Amino acid sequence: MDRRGHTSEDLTSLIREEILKEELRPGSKLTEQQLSSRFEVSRTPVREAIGRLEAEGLVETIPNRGAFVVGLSAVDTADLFEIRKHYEVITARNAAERADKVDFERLDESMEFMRHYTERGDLRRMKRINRDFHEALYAAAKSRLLLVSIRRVNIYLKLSVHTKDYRREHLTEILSEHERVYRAVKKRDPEKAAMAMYEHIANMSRRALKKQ
Amino acid sequence: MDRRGHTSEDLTSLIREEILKEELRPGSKLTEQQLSSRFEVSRTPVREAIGRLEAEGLVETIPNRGAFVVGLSAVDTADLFEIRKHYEVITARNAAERADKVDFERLDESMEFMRHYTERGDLRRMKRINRDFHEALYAAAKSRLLLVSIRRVNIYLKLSVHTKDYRREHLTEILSEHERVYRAVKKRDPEKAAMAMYEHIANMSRRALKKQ
DNA sequence: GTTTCAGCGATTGTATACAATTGTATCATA
DNA sequence: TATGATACAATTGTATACAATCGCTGAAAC
Repeated sequence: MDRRGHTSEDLTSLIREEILKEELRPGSKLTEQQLSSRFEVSRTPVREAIGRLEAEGLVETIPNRGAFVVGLSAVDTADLFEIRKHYEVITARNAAERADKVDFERLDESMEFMRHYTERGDLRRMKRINRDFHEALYAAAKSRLLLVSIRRVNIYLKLSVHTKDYRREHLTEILSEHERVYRAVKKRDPEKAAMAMYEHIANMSRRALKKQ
Repeated sequence: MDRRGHTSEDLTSLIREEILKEELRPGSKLTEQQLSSRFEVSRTPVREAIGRLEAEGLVETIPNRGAFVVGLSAVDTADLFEIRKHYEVITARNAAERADKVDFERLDESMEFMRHYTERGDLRRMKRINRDFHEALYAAAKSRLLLVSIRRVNIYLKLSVHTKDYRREHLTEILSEHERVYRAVKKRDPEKAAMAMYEHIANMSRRALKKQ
């Protein structure tokens, strides 16, 4: 294999993915030696990977006992949705205040693609563009710490809930909600942007929960 | 010295504190060997500490180059206040929904002390009781993930900004705000609790900024 | 039969040794 | 003198060795 100094980083991604896919079940123990022999590396990068995952909140370590895959209760998941909602709202508000030329270009582009894919009913690409749009907002908000937190929450949600939040019949609805956020940011109206985002996220939750 | 297995954890706190107090300036490089000799430990726990701080967003590492202090900008601090406000609001809402008998007893006790110290004008003890009250709310909210985040934010704020947020002339005001939150939680009125907390935090900011 | 505690195995935590990478300084050459 | 290549020093990344800790087992005492 061709590992050039990135072992630790790669390992983090690998283990994270296994946790997200529930191949490593919540509650199960992460033994350093097991992982190191499985991935054919020493314990050192394994420890670093586990450390990162712990900071991300995907695993929990008990001193001198080991690391355990963290499981989320229903309450935890509900909290996460709530937390993310507020993160997104703050982000939208800050984006409206702080977006610069580059951010606007990125947002413009995202919206262009989104309109296009909505028209074509391309669900898969819409999902990706949706992420791009929100990422563009995060960037525009220029809140470094918020970014770290929101990324973590998104990881948690990806881990805990398997939503079919995108349905074809909702595409135009979603588009128009995004448009509203977009226009508010563009007009540099922080409160309007915050409000629009609040409603968008609330609607997303409603749509996700509609029929499971 | 008496270091029993907690070296890495302690190191993280020590370095974090130095960064937040700007004893380690933003942009400066964190050399592993320097830190390890300064704290008289090996490079291993130093690396783990740096890894954690990187995950927190306080340092940034460039592969094969090293770790650099990022620190908190003015914008970061403003964001932290905003983030904390929302954390406290969510906490209050959840506390109103989820508090059990033990939580109520703890809240009752906090409020009792608070009334007492307000009457006596004991600033120092009020500050401590204030923390207790909020901690009791965190516990009542039963949001594990929120707790982790809010603790971190509080540490950041405590170490990075030096506010004189408590003045004697504000004590009764603060007390009555707390009473409102308390009563809403006690009545299990989540929205009222959230609202009361929102105003309380907003007022705290206003008071803190009043005359610096 | 139950309880307690000592010893052992397994695992984590830390230190050190080694490999790989990067940046710099030196020297040769155009 | 400027430029580029190469050797070297410094530093990070990884592996391994050693120490400390925890939980379990099993035997002895009651």
